[in-house]
Amino acid sequence: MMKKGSVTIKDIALELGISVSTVSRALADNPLVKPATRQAVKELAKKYNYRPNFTALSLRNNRTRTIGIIIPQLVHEFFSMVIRGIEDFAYSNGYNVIISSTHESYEREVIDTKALINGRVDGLLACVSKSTTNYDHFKEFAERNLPLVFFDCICDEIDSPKVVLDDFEAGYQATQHLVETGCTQIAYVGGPINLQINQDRFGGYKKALNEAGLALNESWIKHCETGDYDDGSESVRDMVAARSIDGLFAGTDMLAIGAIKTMKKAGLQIPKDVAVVGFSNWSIGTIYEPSLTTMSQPGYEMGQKAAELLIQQIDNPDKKLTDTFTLHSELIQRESTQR
Amino acid sequence: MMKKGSVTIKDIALELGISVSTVSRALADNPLVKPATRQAVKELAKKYNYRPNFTALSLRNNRTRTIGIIIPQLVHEFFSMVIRGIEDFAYSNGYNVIISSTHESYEREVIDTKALINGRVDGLLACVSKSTTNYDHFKEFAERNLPLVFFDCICDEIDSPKVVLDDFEAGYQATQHLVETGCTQIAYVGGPINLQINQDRFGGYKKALNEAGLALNESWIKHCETGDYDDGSESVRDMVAARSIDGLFAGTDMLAIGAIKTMKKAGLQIPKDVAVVGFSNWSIGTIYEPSLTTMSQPGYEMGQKAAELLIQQIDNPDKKLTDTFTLHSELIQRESTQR
DNA sequence: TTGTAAGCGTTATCAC
DNA sequence: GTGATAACGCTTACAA
Repeated sequence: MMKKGSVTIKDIALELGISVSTVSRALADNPLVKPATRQAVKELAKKYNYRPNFTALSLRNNRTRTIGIIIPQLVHEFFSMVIRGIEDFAYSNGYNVIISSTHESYEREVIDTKALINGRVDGLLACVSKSTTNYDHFKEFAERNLPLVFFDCICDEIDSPKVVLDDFEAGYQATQHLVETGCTQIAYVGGPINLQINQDRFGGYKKALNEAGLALNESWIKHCETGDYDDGSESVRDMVAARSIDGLFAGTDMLAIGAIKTMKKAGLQIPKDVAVVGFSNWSIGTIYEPSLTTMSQPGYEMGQKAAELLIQQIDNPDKKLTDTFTLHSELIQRESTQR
Repeated sequence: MMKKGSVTIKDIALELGISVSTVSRALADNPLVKPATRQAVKELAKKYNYRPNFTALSLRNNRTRTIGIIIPQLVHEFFSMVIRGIEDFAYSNGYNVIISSTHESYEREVIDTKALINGRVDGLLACVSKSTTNYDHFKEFAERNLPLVFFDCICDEIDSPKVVLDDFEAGYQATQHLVETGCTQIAYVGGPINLQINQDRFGGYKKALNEAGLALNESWIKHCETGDYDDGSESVRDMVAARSIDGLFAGTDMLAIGAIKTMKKAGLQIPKDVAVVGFSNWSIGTIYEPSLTTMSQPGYEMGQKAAELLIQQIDNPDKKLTDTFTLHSELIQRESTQR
């Protein structure tokens, strides 16, 4: 009885001896349809577990009610919160979500973006990867008048809404906290400096040092390639050997923990000898010993806001948005700066 | 010139004064098309950055070349490796991937599964959530002859291929390692016991104790709700207070680390007083002090295999597969059992 | 109250 | 070589 694939309105129409349009109308609760007909249709639809074909609907309506997410990593507490924020907002507005993880690869980002350019999604939320320097794929997206919103790692060359964290302010706060803790020789270890977010965190660091009248020492500044644990433990080797620093602002929690490990191994005590502030508030920071002072990153809010801006644009294509929304970070004090 | 949305073959046909069929053929490199025509079409297509409409193609071909993934969590090193394995296999076979993260919620799993039942994907890879006990949504999927493959947390009630880890063997190995280390009072702390994987790990534990002639002590056995850090630190409180155990097999690395934290706080030394084996080989296990002995989980291979089985079924719907593929875990020795 | 037909973008099957 | 035309599943004027 039931076809191999799934049931269509045609099947229902056929079985009931009526036309597909009537079936369609009945299912849409169109009041024109005779109650008896409607009921018959609905019963059969239920019996066969009818579900409207997604692809046909998309083609018909010229919209997929799906938004795409281009994101560099999945196993990442911040990004994961962003995704949850996006999903929650999207679902409650009737949108689905396709996630493409680029694994920080430019090539993958290009492939994934182009795969979404052909009517698969109604709009795109993107966080550019560490290795991206050419933005043509995003430009092509935007040129088709497909709504596009950047979050966190943005692309300045494109005129679309952006949601960012005030990384400058956060870097400033983190460093100032070290100053207040009594540090005078404060090092900086951060992620790839080609990324705006890292330039900003570093900028905040410099401003705080400057304001405190502390000198900037080039040998205490490391821009790492990845922001990972290994980079962190490597980055501070020289400073540790020289016993030269008493404070460290790390651009990620993993850098911070890598650095702490190296320092502990060298016999330094944290926070007594060196106070450390990380960035992102990863859960490992509460587990590690000492627990890690860090800057919060409101990922959920960022995701929600980005989704909101995107869906606004999808629903209202003429009113072009180009604003940048800025979220703020907060200091979370734990043992690594508790003197 | 260019339409607001994106360019279609109709636009190209119109501009060139030829028919859509010719354009379609030219783009498909059909040898019947006159070279000059083909070139003209291709040039215009390139100029306008033509991309075939995904939705139209899907409807036409009755296939989306997309596979869905239902997975309980994203921020999870094992699942993340599974996803990478799936993605790599899928991409290299011309498939795209839609990921739905259920956040271990049954409701979300039902919604997400049903959202993929309507022709959106050609098949589904699923790992059932901790809270799922009713499998009707998956059954509905299977009843439509949509290919379905389970991985890791499987559903036995459905007759479809499955890819699993030999959790029993792994639990056995982990416990046996503790025995070999010299432990005689070995506790078990694991995740939700309604999940088959946890029953198996626990089963392996019991077998190893049994073989070693060690007694099973009920007060040393804890089935936690989540498998998280907090559960871990809570679970061992009594045993620690009683100073009763000298070995611990934890069903997840986070449980292990939570437990270690509690024990360290109570003045116990790891591994001297209590040796600990975790499960899953999360990266935190290399960073934590002491570094954690654990069981590997070949997530990438699992993802690849699951994707392979699924795509095999999609490409060959008649040959129904129902086998279960079993992967194996390996012991990774680190400090937490080094005596 | 219901049916017919057009159309969303594409390709395959016929004609010519 | 190329052009109509039908079809994928659905909705919606328009007709009846």
